[in-house]
Amino acid sequence: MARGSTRPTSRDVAQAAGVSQAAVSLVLGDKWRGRVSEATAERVREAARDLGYRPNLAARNLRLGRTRTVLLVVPALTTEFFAGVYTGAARVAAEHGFGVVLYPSPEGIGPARDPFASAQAALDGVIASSMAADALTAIRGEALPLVMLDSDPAGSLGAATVNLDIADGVRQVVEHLLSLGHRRFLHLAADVPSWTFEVRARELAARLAGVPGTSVRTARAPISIEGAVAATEAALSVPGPRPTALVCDDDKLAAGAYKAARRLGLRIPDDVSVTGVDDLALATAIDPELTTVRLDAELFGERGMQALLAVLEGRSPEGGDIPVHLLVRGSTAPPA
Amino acid sequence: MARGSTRPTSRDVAQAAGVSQAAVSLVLGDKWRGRVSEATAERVREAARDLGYRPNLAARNLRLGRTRTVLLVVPALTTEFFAGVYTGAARVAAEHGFGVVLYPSPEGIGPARDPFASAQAALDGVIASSMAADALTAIRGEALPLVMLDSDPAGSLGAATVNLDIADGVRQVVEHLLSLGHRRFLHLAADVPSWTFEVRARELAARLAGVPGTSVRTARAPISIEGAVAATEAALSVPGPRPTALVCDDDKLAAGAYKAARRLGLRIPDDVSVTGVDDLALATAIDPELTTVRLDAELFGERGMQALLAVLEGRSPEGGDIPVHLLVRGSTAPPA
DNA sequence: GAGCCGACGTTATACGTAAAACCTAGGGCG
DNA sequence: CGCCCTAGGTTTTACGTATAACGTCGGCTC
Repeated sequence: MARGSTRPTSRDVAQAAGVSQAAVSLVLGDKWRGRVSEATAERVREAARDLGYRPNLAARNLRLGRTRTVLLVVPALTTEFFAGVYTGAARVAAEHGFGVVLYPSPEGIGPARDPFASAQAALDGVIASSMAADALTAIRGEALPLVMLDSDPAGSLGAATVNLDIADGVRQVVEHLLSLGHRRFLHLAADVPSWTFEVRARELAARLAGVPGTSVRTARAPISIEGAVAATEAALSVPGPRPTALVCDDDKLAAGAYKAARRLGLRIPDDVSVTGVDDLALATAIDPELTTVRLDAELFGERGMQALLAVLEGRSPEGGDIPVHLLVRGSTAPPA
Repeated sequence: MARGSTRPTSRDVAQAAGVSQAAVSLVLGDKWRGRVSEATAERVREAARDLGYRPNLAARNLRLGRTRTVLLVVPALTTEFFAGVYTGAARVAAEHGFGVVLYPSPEGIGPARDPFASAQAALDGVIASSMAADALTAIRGEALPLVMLDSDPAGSLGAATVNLDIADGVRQVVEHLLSLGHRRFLHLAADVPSWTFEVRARELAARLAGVPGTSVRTARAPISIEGAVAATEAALSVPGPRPTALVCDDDKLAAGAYKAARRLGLRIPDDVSVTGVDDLALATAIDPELTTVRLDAELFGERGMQALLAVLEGRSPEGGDIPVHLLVRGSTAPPA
């Protein structure tokens, strides 16, 4: 307790243990083998414990020129998907002595929309979802080591990318629905500018292009239940033969589609089949349970963090998309 | 570009502008009125812009002894409720030049379960949900300015608290159900050690204690759909007169109750009425839409941050619980 | 017995910033 | 004319840490 109520510093510990500040740093930094005697080391550790010493991170970060902290930039946290990504990333980070700070892309937070103004912390690197579009330009401006999640590998100039194999997910959905006998599709597309949604639209069109007698229309909605209800209701009300299969970019959109179908007096899956993507809790809460593409959010986060660690260590991150798989539930059946 | 590829420092800017480092600090810190001429100031700003200078936050934090960063500790981010809390807190923080770092309480992240190991950043204060129980002891050990969310005002030794008026929410639920004619209640309680859930149980019992002919049973479940299904199915299967009203601590639990009811062949609201708390997106996704107590998550976050700012400035935070209100939807009706 | 080496430390320095203390003209004022 | 004041800076210092560079002393080798 050098003076009053301020936090104890390594110098205070040194004084209490009767050694120099350098010795404290060596002992507590676990670099003392052959430099400090075991007895002295123990005295230092005891003094640190007694004083409740915690190193000043700002000072350490300044000294080392690195923070062992990375920023995870995600879109607004309105589903548990990115919670899973965080969990996976944080787990891998913790194993390597890193911390992860979360930045949910702003929805009217401050004028600057600048992740780095919010997370004042000094950072070693960034993992960013391509869905957090607003934040991306600020991120590039920082010139920090960067890993993009679900981003166009060709378009992400230099930045490493980790992607879900969503194209394969679409393939599984299409094959499932085709094998049930569906031919007229409605694509309920997320109205969000992200590569992953572009892939879904492109892949769906490509898969159906080869199959005679099929057709696909597109409706767009923001990722929210209300938005999906309106878009779906409109799309299902146009004249002509009604689509029998509704392929949604996301479980939330699918939930909206359920409500729209109910309003129109259509039954699921008898009158129309519905599929989603994500496998949120929502997917099994609604009735019938939703056939959806399960994404392993935690693995996604783990791989993202591993890629960033690789970049930080000058290694090149391992490639390979993350597999996804279709869960067939009650919302899909042969058309009437 | 003093040497190579490292980030430019204020000294680099000074050299480029032909002034001293101190002048740069004054100009960029907006403290130059009457100390530096407008022309020089402009030269400095231009040099900073050209070099892409961003101050080193570790150094600034060390120098100032404060970080203008606070930690928001929440339970695992599996609903959008805490996303709203974050948004509100971050908005108020941004208005005061603060940043908010999110720490979702761990679910197997690292051995230490220490929020401060994860958020390596140096912190000025903490806002913590009482639901993030695992993290609380570590937080108290840090002796940082602390605001607790939904925590017992009497039991939070010294720490400021900001609470939702959940007791009033329970009152509204009970009055609504009583007025519909319900007398036999089942309380589906969240199996989470938090003051807010204790209040719900206590208030429910207290409100019914005064009404003759009423009874209430309790079932406990973790906050997840599957857990709620099992608990509800068991509770509704015991012999004797079946409860007609199911009061759930949370919308997710209510969603589980829906599924349990369906499995037992019970219709909502004809055979059993159900209420929740939160008003998640889930509440309007399920059919019928859920009667629930709406919590204003963003306001909750705003008030939490305001309270923390008050503590940091030595003011005493303003009291008063945050009002909540019941949204009556299709899941409640008179008993058969 | 000179030289060297290992064990056990200490002293000194740098990281980049903010700001206190200090310097220097030139002009106004008595 | 001597003095102070103000504008417009500069020099210096401190924040707390990690670590490179430097001592010192006893014992061992040759």
